Amino acid sequence: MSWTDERIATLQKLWEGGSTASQIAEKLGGVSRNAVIGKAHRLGLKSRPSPVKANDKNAAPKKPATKAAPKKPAAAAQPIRRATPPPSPKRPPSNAVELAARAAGETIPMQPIPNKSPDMPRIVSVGPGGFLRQGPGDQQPPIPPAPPRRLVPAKPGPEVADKTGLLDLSDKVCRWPMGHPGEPDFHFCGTEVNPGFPYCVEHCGRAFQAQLPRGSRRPPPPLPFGGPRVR
DNA sequence: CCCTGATTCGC
DNA sequence: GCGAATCAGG
Repeated sequence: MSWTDERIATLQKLWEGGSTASQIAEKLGGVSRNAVIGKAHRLGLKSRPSPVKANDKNAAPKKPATKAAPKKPAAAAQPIRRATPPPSPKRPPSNAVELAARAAGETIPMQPIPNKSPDMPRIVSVGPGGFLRQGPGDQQPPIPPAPPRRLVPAKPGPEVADKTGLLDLSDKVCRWPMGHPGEPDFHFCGTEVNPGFPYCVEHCGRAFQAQLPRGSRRPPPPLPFGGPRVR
């Protein structure tokens, strides 16, 4: 069997999908497990959680002198014909951290998406509740990879113990956010609601504006992205 | 023993 | 480029 484009594509998909080399070889048929691994290496898509390479914390092997010297009967007396000395970090960067986290079932708390270019000032306005409004140039943020993770409800910290949290919201309390989502003391107003509105009287004043009669309306504000936050 | 991926090296 | 042989860890 030869490596047609189709078979290579299948190999890549299965390999990156987490299938073992044996499974891939069986699915492809006509090739051995070693063939799959060898091809995967040649394609450059190696580096997956390997039982061999798993630990790196041990820098003191028991037998440092005679270590990785694969004995080949025909090449026993042959000198090593290595073009480059041993220190060859040809292993590409791996997603070992993420894989390890996934394998351990670790729960990683959600974090607000950081600004990817902090050195370059960007025009950003902040809406009520603290979310960042997007500018025209921000329409295509790199989609954060969402690895499958087990999500566990976060424990509210003591600083929000007596405040109105997300689960405390109802039709009767003001849903006006206080602080920024993701901050430890983020909560909601919680005051008795202005009947018919989702906010209390005070925050209704911030959320809604009276409709002015025609002709006396103000010209629309020229602020491009919503303007500064008003609190 | 089984499994895994990594690596080497003759072909 | 291919893959069997081999290594090394789980």
